[in-house]
Amino acid sequence: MKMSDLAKLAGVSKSTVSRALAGSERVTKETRDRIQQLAKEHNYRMNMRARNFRLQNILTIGVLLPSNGQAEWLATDPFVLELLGSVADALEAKGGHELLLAKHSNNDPSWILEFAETRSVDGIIVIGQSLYHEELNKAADITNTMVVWGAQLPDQKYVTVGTDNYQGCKLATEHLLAQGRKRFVFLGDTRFPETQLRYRGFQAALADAGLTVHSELTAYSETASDAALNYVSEILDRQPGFDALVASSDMLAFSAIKAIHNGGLTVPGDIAVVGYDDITLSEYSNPTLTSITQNRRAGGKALVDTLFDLLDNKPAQSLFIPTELVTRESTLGR
Amino acid sequence: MKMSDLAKLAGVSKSTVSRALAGSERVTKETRDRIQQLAKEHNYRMNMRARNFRLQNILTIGVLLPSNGQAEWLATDPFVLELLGSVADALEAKGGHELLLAKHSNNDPSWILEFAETRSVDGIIVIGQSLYHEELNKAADITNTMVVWGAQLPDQKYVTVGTDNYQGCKLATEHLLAQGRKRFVFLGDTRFPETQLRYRGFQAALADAGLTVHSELTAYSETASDAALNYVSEILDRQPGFDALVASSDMLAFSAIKAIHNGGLTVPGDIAVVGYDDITLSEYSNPTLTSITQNRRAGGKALVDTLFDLLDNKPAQSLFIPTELVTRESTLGR
DNA sequence: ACGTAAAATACAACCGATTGCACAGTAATG
DNA sequence: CATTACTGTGCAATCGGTTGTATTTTACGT
Repeated sequence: MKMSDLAKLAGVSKSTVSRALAGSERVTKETRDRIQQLAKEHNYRMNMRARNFRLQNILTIGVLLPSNGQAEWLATDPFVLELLGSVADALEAKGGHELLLAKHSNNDPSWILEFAETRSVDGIIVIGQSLYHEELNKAADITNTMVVWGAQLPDQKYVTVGTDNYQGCKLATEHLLAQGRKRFVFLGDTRFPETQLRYRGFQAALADAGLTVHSELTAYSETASDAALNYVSEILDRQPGFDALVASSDMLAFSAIKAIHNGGLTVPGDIAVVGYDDITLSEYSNPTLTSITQNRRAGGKALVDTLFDLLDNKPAQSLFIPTELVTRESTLGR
Repeated sequence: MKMSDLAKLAGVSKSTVSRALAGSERVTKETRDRIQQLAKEHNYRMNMRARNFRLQNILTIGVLLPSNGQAEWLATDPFVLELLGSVADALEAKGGHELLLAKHSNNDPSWILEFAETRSVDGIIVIGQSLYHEELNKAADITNTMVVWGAQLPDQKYVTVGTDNYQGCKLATEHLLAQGRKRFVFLGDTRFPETQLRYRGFQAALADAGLTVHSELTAYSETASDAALNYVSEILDRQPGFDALVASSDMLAFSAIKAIHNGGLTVPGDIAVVGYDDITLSEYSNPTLTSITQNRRAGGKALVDTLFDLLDNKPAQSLFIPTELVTRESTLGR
């Protein structure tokens, strides 16, 4: 059932039908009502793809989920997924745009460029800068309507939204210092820009307090994994005596806590732990996890708002989402 | 830069360009190569929307994330989100189709119908049956290319993929029985079809053992929440003495464990706990959580495979993804 | 050199809507 | 009653591709 069929039924031309359905004043109220009525009766639904094609509007936002530097990944990072949910919410609230979700399971970053080149979307939101700074810069040359969740880097050509990783982790570390902790370990993969900044904030807090890094661990992933668990177990054996662990994500923090328990130590009795992200579960885990909140609702909204500014040709700058330290059991007194 | 521009540049008609780019034999190899070369030089990218419009192909799958019966929800259920990631993976592996993600923050189920009516997608995957059985049946009248993750219901007109909730929860309960537990509590909202079946499996296992339900708790949500926590605290006060808790999801199980700890009891010493879903975190939480695996990778693949069967007009039946009991600390001996 | 078959390319309709402009019908005006 | 102004519809072009058919070009045999 297309517009011309409806026109035949109504005994008018399809231009009249088009105008009638659009509620144009150029067609008599009677004809208009009659046609609208007829459309309802025959359950006519306009072909929106034809309409959008004619009107040259896309009305679609591409959301990209880069892999976390892992080959053949399955999206499991709760923070990323919750942020995705929040972006979907914000987009829905904005209205009128659909969300095209794209992810890639292999580790070849060129798909970001390819996506930017070949897909017809009004704009792109990349959830997670990951290791793809270079590719993102190239993509920014092709499209200027792209917003990335991640860290602000000196030479970036794209717009980012994210928390102030440096200050956030500094805050988390200072919280542990205020508890009287002295021997610090950092857990995270500093190849990731966000983690790199968190590490710097960690170092800065220690430097301010006249302390140095006791040890650092690199888990080649930012999510929970046996690798992370093993790293922590190893450092417990090799270099015991640390009393504070700063993890670059909650999932890593959970892995660390498990390793610590496996080693027969307690959290926070022997070792206090802070995470980053404040995923939903951190409030319900045991021990509950002190963490730096990355407000997902605000984050999703900011990503979408910033993208829409770009779509409207308004100037848009990279920005920080406010962070907050949420204190829970894992860092309370011994 | 459109095809007719390229045709002008090449000094041929656009039909020739079209055929040349498609690699048709009807155009000389020389002309073909020349045009392809020219296209590359001028960085010509075909307008895929125009092409797909002409060819009448959609190449898009709609993925719906219904709210969990909660008003103004933010997608935070790790299992749902991980399943979404897995669907995205499976769809990408299949190739050729894009993923249109839709969710709705208010609790009005009619958007499912509206989506089915107005969006041009080849097929629909609904992640989570939730309370929308009626709406889904109506949607199934409109489109027969729809697959839903959830429970199999007697009068359903749509195809489902999911675990055998009855058997799964029966298995979990039997595991606790084998540990010698006697006084059982079930935690979950039995209005949800999946939870209802899990509850029945729970009851059946107890009946087989000659026991009855000690108490049941309804948290009006299937994810972690203060409500769930309070329910468990309440039952600990009002009706102490139970030694086993079966939760209809891992997130509820985590809430329960927190409440139990708050009440000064231990898991599994005083109360053993099993969950359902086996989300990633269950392996890294403390205590690690015994759970029924709902294999997300298999689930996403089955959803996509089943949908593609429907798209190919092959018969497709509702099916079960195999479950497995993963035993961890939370149910080991006292 | 010419006719003809085969090969290469061009023309034009089409997908399903929108919209500028032409045209017909009616009412108002002189 | 004829002319003008205005109102309501219809025609046809358009968005950017694809493809059946017509047309031109080439190659070849006589």
